[in-house]
Amino acid sequence: MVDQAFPLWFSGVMSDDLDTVFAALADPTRRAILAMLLEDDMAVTDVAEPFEMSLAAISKHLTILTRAGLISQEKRGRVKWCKLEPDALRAASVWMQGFGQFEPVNLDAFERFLENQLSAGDEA
Amino acid sequence: MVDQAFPLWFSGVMSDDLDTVFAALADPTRRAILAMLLEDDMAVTDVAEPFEMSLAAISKHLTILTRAGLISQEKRGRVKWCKLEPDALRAASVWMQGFGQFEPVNLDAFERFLENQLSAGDEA
DNA sequence: AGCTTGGTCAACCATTTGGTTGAATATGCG
DNA sequence: CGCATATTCAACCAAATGGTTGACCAAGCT
Repeated sequence: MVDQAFPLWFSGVMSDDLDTVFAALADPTRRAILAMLLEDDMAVTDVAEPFEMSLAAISKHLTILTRAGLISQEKRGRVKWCKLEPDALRAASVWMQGFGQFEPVNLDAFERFLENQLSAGDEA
Repeated sequence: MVDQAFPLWFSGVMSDDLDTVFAALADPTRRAILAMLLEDDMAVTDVAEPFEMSLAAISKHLTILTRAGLISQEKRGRVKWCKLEPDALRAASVWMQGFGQFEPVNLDAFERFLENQLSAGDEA
């Protein structure tokens, strides 16, 4: 799939893995699910509860997150537990570090970013 | 758009900005373009040259990257120059840091990641 | 002015995405 | 066994995505 005619860095940039990870992250529902799982592992039904959306829709989102490697699902009894799996996220994050020679992660910048998001939301 | 009934962190997670940034990153052509721009600013035609795809298609990809804030475009004379704009990327990267309590970015990990991508490509 | 080059616009097309509903498949409980 | 709970499957739908082509506009060259 990756042709030798391309320069080396293409192998990293073109990878399907990044496709699925970034595509998974591009949906706000899925990001919200990840954030929920950050606090604790959850059953599918509990994940679905805060959303105004069918259980089936959430189930689909969860398989997308699973295929991206962002979460794992383990069936125990009749409930399927969802668990955050930060490795894929870390891989994508690390890929991003290749750009812009980012200075080591700055938590202040994160807070400023969140504030911007917040005020941007107020304007609308 | 973001409802006050949601907990605070939703404002960050649900933001449209992240939607467009991650969606932009989910396409391998666009990631390749970013990687090219990492080396130098380029005119639209030159960006398009290595791809087996119409100029119009590349032009669309560039507007998507621009709307995501990942690049900027400035028209000088009759050529439009594309320039990497790492702030949006940084914002997304910083968002990711919220997950998994990532250890400070590890360049060795990046190299290992690239090697994995490489060998994965060979297998296929 | 007239040609060429750089880039976008508009219309179109196939495929994917994100959602729905209703039926189906476990698994546990009394 | 018979019922309720947890989750997925299948079919369907509207809208978005990623590409094409051909016409179009803008800027420089002779």
